[in-house]
Amino acid sequence: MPEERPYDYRAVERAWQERWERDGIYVARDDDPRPKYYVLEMLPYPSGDLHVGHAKNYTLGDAVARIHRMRGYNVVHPMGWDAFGLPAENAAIQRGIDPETWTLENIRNMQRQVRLMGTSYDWTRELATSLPDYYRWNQWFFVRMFERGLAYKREAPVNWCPVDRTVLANEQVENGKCWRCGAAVERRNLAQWFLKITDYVERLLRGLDRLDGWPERIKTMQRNWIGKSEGVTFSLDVENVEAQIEVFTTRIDTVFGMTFVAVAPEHPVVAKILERMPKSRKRVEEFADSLKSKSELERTQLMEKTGVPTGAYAINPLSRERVPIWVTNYVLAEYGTGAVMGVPAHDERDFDFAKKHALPIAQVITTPDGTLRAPLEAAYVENGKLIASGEYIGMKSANARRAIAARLEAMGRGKTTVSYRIRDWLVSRQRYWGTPIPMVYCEHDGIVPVPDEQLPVLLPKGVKFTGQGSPLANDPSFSNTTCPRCGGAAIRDPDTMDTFVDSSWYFARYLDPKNTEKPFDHAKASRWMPVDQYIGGAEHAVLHLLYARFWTMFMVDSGMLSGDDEPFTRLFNQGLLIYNGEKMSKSKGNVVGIDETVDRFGVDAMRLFLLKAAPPEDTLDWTDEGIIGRVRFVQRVWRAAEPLTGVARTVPLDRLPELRGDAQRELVRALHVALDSGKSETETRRFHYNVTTAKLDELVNQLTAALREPGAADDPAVRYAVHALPIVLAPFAPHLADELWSRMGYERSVHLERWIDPDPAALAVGEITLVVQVNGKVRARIQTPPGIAEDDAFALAMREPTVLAQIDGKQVRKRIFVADKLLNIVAA
RNA sequence: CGGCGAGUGGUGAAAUUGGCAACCACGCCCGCCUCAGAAGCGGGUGCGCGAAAGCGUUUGUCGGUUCAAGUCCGACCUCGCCGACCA
Repeated sequence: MPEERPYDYRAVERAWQERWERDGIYVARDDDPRPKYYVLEMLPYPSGDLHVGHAKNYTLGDAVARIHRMRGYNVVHPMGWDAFGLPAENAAIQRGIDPETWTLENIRNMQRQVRLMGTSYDWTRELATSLPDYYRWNQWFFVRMFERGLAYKREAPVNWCPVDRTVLANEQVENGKCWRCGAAVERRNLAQWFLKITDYVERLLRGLDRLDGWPERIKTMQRNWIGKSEGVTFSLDVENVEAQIEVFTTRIDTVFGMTFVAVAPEHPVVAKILERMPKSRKRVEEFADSLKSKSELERTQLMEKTGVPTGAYAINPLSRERVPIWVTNYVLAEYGTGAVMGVPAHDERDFDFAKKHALPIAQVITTPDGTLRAPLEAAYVENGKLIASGEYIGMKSANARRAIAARLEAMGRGKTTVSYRIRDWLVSRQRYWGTPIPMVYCEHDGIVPVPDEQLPVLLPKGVKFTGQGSPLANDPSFSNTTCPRCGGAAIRDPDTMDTFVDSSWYFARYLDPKNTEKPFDHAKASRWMPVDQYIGGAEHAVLHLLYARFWTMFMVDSGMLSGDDEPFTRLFNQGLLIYNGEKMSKSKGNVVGIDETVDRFGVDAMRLFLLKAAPPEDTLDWTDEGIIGRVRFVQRVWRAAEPLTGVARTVPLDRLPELRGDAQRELVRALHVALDSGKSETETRRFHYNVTTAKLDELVNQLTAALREPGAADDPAVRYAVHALPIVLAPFAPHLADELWSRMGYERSVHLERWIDPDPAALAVGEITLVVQVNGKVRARIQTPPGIAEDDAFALAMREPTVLAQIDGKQVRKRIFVADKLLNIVAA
């Protein structure tokens, strides 16, 4: 028995991390002729400490990066920090810590922890978005967008979060609540900066059709968010009032069923009506005021549909009927035209509203068979056949839509239009810890961008955080400046940019992170872009992933970048990591830290567990028991392979070894099965390394069994398997792999070796198990060499007692033979 | 309310095109080794009947297609995620 030398993961793992860093083996070169592969995990916010939930994400990305490197790609795998944001500023308000200090300390700690996980990042490309080196280019981009009319300032009703004390983009309001703190969002009219993402809607939609490597779910969410709908906009005259109301509808075929018109309280026509209808003024204004005091959440989610009549009537241009105009709470001023035709019979909302206010319900669509007739129990919203619709009676909905649209157009009253739900991206934030908006306001010249040579506009240091008002607006040394155009007194924009600006182009900055002349060099970025594999959670489906697509289109349009205007060719959504039934997070207090986990079990064991426990897209339950199995695996590999490291190299890897018997064949086969699994899980982009690690278990089980045989150390198959073991382990247990490899006498890291291509000869099996079924049920298994003929198989099957017992007294009606798999005998 | 996804042993899970359900691991049981075992090695483990051979049965429920269904089709149930007054 050889002396027990347990594997000291603590010492080994640390030593290899230091050596990889010293040798720079993960540094990607721009001039490397091999095909490029850009793999990226969404950049983290430096919140303080990493936990094993982060490790799940980075371990997968790292395995993908490592296996691609070994399969002959020039891999770039960078890491950085999404360093601006509210938590830093809240720490400043609550604990008096400077946001920059807080952030940089967190980054330092997390850098250490990311290295501790043995990840193969190219640290020469590291960036932090809160550094002036980075955010000056946010400002530069902003000015470029301003020049092209894509950044503009306007007063508009915006979402205001009273807790975070800032405005929010529409994308950052979830169910009427702030995406970050959950507070009910309020409506305010404020002058704010917007980026004109709506100019790109059609491209953002069309681009999705090409993104075959994206989950369908994410694409659907983006399509729904963009919310394209095609319909008709037409105008109605208002009786006795010098005004028209424009309404947008996707169901112009139901226009004869209009029994009222509903408008938002903010709609301009309301004021005009009230001039002529003074009796309604009190009622309408009280109603509007009652809505104003409500948050957006209450107004849209919790309140039932209600409204008041304005006293005015609109004329249906087709039926010439007069219908009352109501001010309601359920029509949104910001969508469509802020007014809708009320068709209770064929729209659920209108139906509810009509029921509540006793408005007539006029059915104009029936089922294709014509059986559906009033009174309706509920709105009939399907397409169907028109009734009670003048000359259009009997038409199908789709045809009627075309005919009525054409008629309205001929009357000069309407046209087909396309409406989108997406709004321009509101980027101003009334907070300190972000990129200052590089604009100044001059009495003489108005809004003036800061010239490029004066960028960056630096965040002032030593600012006081009171939690009241914008820190930049309160700081005269920041606010007061001179106009770049006339030299007169001017004030700076007091706001900072949404931090989603930072993450909208960082993937391009990684490709030229030290550039001081421009955001990045055209050739360098174009060489590596787009990202081949992007990895991250699904929570950014309509935030970061939409903004980054928009930004990339802008970069391509402005000539900064060549090639695809989609930044991420493939997107992989990692599943959550759950602990004690909840998502692991600091705020929930259910965090399993990286430091303690690595210390207790070792990095390789942790990585192997995170990969093995479930497919990467699945939710993973963290348990301490599961990882014990991987600790055992690491030790088992060590005990099996380490004693043979001195002799393993005597059997080369560039061809199969001589195989003396079935046991040898099975061992070599297990190795090639594992190689094959790693290859195919990577090529199919399933990344189900949980399967590949199971094959590694089988390989090591085979090896352990082989080593029990006398003379195993001299067996070429055993030596070959041990020699190849570090290669197949490398992407998953990189430290263990390199330690074994170096003990075999190699100077160069195993991570610079080529993955061995699985050999069909090694994968072939000596004997197959032919399943014999009678009437679809397994009755026997026959061991036979592959390629057995049907008749021979049948003859063998008819010698099996268990088969004969089933056929006894019956006639064989049919035989189904699947070569090398199965013989099904149908008997009756 | 709508969209999408998922339901397989005690647990995490596996299963090219429909072709042996449950690889691998955790847990549990038995044995070996041991002063000792939260170490290591070996064996067993879906459920039911049986000493065994074997027989029956099993992928949320019900039905269908097929020689053959976890996989395809239809209806339903449950859970999860996401979106929800968008005209």
